[in-house]
Amino acid sequence: MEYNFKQIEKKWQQYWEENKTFKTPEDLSNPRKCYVLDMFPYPSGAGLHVGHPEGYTATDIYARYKRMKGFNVLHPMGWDAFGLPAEQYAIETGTHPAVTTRKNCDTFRRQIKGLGLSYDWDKEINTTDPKYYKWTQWIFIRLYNTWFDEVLQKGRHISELTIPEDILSSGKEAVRKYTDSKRLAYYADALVWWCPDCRIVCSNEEVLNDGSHEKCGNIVEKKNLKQWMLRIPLYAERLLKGIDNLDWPEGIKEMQRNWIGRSTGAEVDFKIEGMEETLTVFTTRPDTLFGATYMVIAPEHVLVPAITMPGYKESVNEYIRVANLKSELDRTDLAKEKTGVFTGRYAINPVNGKRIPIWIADYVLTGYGTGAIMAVPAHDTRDFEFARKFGLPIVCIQEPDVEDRARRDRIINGDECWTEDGSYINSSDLSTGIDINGLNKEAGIARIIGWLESKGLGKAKVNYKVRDWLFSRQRYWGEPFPVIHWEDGEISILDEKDLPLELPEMEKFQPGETGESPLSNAVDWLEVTDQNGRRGRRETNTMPQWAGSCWYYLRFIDPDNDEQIFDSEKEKYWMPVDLYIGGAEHAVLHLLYSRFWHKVLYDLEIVSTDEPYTRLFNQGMILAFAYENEAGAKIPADQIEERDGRFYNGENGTEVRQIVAKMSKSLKNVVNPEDVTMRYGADSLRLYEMFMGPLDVMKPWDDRNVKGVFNFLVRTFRFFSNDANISGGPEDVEILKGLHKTIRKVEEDIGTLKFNTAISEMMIFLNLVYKKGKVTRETARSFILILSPFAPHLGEELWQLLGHESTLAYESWPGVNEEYLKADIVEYPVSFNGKMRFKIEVPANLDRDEIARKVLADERAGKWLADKSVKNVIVVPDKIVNVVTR
RNA sequence: GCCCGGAUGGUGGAAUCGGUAGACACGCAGGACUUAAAAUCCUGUGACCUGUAAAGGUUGUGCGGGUUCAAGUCCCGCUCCGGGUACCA
Repeated sequence: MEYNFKQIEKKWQQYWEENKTFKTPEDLSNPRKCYVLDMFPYPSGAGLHVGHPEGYTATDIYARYKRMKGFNVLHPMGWDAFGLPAEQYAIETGTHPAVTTRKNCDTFRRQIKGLGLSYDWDKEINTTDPKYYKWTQWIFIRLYNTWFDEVLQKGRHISELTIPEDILSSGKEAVRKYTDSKRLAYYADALVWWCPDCRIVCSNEEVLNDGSHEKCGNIVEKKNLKQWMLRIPLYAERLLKGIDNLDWPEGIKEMQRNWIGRSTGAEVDFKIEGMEETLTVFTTRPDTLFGATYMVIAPEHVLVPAITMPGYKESVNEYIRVANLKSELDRTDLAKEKTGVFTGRYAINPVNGKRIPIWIADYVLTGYGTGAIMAVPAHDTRDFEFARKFGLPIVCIQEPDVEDRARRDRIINGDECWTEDGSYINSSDLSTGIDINGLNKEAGIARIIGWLESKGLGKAKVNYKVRDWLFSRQRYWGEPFPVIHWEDGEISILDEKDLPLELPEMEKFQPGETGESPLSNAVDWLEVTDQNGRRGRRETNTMPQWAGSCWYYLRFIDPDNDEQIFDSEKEKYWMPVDLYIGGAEHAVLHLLYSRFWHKVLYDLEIVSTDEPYTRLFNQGMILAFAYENEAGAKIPADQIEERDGRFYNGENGTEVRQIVAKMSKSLKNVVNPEDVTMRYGADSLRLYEMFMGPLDVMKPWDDRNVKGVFNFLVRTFRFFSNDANISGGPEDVEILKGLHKTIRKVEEDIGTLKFNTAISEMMIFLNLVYKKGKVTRETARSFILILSPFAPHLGEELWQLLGHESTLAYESWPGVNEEYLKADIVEYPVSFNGKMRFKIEVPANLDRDEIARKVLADERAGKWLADKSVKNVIVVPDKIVNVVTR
C-alpha cells in the first residue's frame, strides 16, 4: 500500500475534530494530571513559520505520551492578539484591528490544525476578546488595591494598610497620597522613552543598547508623560528566592537573577557644608569610605539646585541641558569619555571629617540607588577615570596583593586602580574613633556598617536593579484601563460589575503628535459625568501587550466562566503548569512579569501556588542556510547554484560561502511549514523538526534532511500496512530485545525532551524489522503505539489497519519487559594501554578474574603481550577490559 | 568589560557515572532492478599509511598543558563563535 499522507492526515484531523478526541477530562478525581502549555503566539499576518511547530510538536508529543500513561491532560492553545502590527495596518488602510486580528487568528488556527496537534480547541482563548480582557482589567483592579507588607513579605488588600498617625491627622488628601504611594499600581509623571516614529511609549526593555526601538529600529527620545506604573521591585526578593526551586534551564534562571540584580551594601549619609539636608548614597563598599575623595550626583538629582553654589549655576545648568539632550545612543557612545561639572559645594566625609567636593556627572544614574555616590577613585575604575580626567585626589586605602613591586607602588601612589581585596591602610581616624586598618574586605564592611549604624550615619541596605514597570502605552489596540480621571484630580476605578470596559468603535487610529492615544478622539466614550455632575475622562492609555500574556495560563483552566476569573476547584486541580515550552526571547520579561502577577494573586488567595510554571524549556531558534561572497555581502538563496558541494552565485558564476543565518525575506531563505506539509505531510514536518537536533539549541533547516524522516515514515507504513509482514506465533528474540530497548529509550527520551535520539532509536528498530522481514501482531501494536505521539496521523491509520475501531490516543503505553533486555553473552572491547584492539565475547555471569583470565588467554592477546609483562588488568563489568602492560 | 552557553566527519548530529568516538540521518561512491531515468533495495563511507586482497597500523572530538589504567567527557591556561547585559556605585 502506498503512503498517501494527504488522505491519511485529512481523515484523522477530521476524526479528532468530530469526536472531540482531545477534550480535556472534566473528572477531577484522577490524581494524575498534567498541564502542558505552549507560549501562545501573536497571530501575525505572515502566518506560521517553522519556528512555531518546533515547540508545539514537542509539547504535543509530551501531552500525547502523558495521556497514554493515564494522566488527565490539559493542553490548550490561544492567541496573544493585541499588538502593534494590527494597529499599524489599521492606520495605513483603515481596516479595524479587530478585523485583521480575526483573520490572522483564523489563518493560524487553520495552519495549526493542519499539524495534527492535540489541543482541546474548546479551550481556545483570545486576549482581545472582551470576555477575556474583562478579567485582565479585573486583575489590574486587584493590583491597584494591593499594597506590599514588607515585614510579612506579602501583598495585602489596601484596606489592611495602617495609616501612620501624623498622616491621618493631616487630612484626607494626605491619606490618599500615602495610600497611593503604597499601591502596586500607581499613576505618575514618568520620564519615558518615546518612539517618534511609532508614536508610542516604550518600556526600558523595549529600547535596545544603541538607543533604538526594538520594534522599528528608530532612535527613541525621552518624554515626560502621565503613565501607569507597577511596583515590581517590591516583589524582587520573592521573585529572586523563588527561582531556586524551579526546574528551569540554569541559563534562564541566571538571566532572571541578573535582571533582578540584587546587591548588598549600605546607605551612608553625608553632611553637606552649609545645608540642613544630608546627601545619602548607596554603596556596596562602605569599607572604602576612607578613600572617598569626592561625591557625584546624577544630573536629575532633586538636590542639584540647592547644592549648586551661586558662581557655578551657569556651568551646571549648561551641563544638565546637554545631558538631557543626549539620547541613550550618545551616552553609550561616550561611555569611555566621562563628563561632569563641579557644583562648588563640599560634603563632609563621616569617617574622618574631611571636606570633599560634590560633582554632577551623568555616569551616575538617577534610577539606581539614591542617584548619588561617594567616589573612591583608588578602588573603583569608573571613579578612577573620572578623577584622572578632572584632577581629583586619589587616596589608596588597600594594600594590593601583587608580586610586582613597581605595580604595587603605582597603586599605592594612586596611579593605578585596585579593585580586588587587600588589607586596609590609611583607614583610621582618632577623632571619630573608627579603625579598620589591617582587616580584609569582609571584616572591614561589617565593622564600618556596625559603626555607621551605631552613630546613626547609615545602615545596611539591599538594592535591586529591577525598576518599576511602565505599564501603559499610547495605543488603541490594547486593554483599556478601568479608570476615570475626574476634573478635581481624583482617580477612580470602575466597579467590577461594570467590567469589561470595552474599546470604543473607531474609524481613525492615528495617534496624536503629542503622545496621546487615539482613544482621546473617542469623545462619546471618553467623557463621563457622575451623579453629582462632576466631569471626568476615561484613561486614554491602554495596557501593554504583556498584560494579556501575564495570566493566560490561568484562563485556559476555565475559559468560558462568566462569573469568575476561573473556578478555584479547577485551578487547584490543574495548577501549576507542569511543562511550559517557548522561545528564549521571553526568558526575562514575560516570565518575570508573569511570575510577579502570579505571586500577587497568590498573596490575595486567588491562586493556590506560589509559582506558575514548574518546568520550563526553551526551544532553540531554527536558522537557515544563507550565502555570502568574498566581501561578506549576502546573496539571496534563490540565486545560488550548487555544484559538487560548492556554491556559486548564479548571476555571475563566482563562488560563494554557505553560512547559517536567521531566516529572512531579504535572504530568500524563509521556510514555510505549509510547503513542507504539502510535499511530505505534517507527520514528516513534525518528525523532522524533532529530529534536527536537541530541542534547546539553534539549528539550521536543511530541506534535504526532511527526506530522511519522510523515508522512515514511508518504510514504516509500507511494512506495517502489509498483512503478509505480520505473523503469528512466538516473536523473534532479537526483535523482542530491540523492541523493548526501543520502548525504554523512547519513554526516557520523551521525559527528558530528547526527541532526536528517541526517533533515531525507532529508526534503528525499523531497520532491524526490515532485516527480519516479519513481526508479530503484538510487536506491531507496541511499535505503532510508541511512534504515535511523534507521527499521530500515521499511528492512527496503522492502528486502524491492525483492526482497531477507535483512536489510539488513550491506549496505554507499552510496558518494558526487563527479561528481554538481559544478555547471556557480553561483548567486551579489549584495550591494551587504553587502545582498543579486539572484542571478546564472554558469558554474562563470569566474574572479573575469570574475564581477565579469558582475555589474556585469547590468542589475539599474544600479539600485544609479546616481550611485555602484564602490570594490571582492569575489568569494568558490562563496559570494557583494559590490559596495562610495561 | 561582566555573566551564561557552545566548538565532534563533506553536513545535521550521537556517545548514561570518565570506559569501543562518529549511533541515526543527509550527502557522496559502488552495485541490483530498468531500454534509460526516477523511485526502491543492497554495500561502502573520519583522515592518513602499508597491502592485489584479506587484514593491519598511525592519527583523530577548537588550541596548549595536566590528572588517570583509560579523557569528547574531569582540572588549569587560551582561541574563536553564539546569547544576555552594560557606567547598577
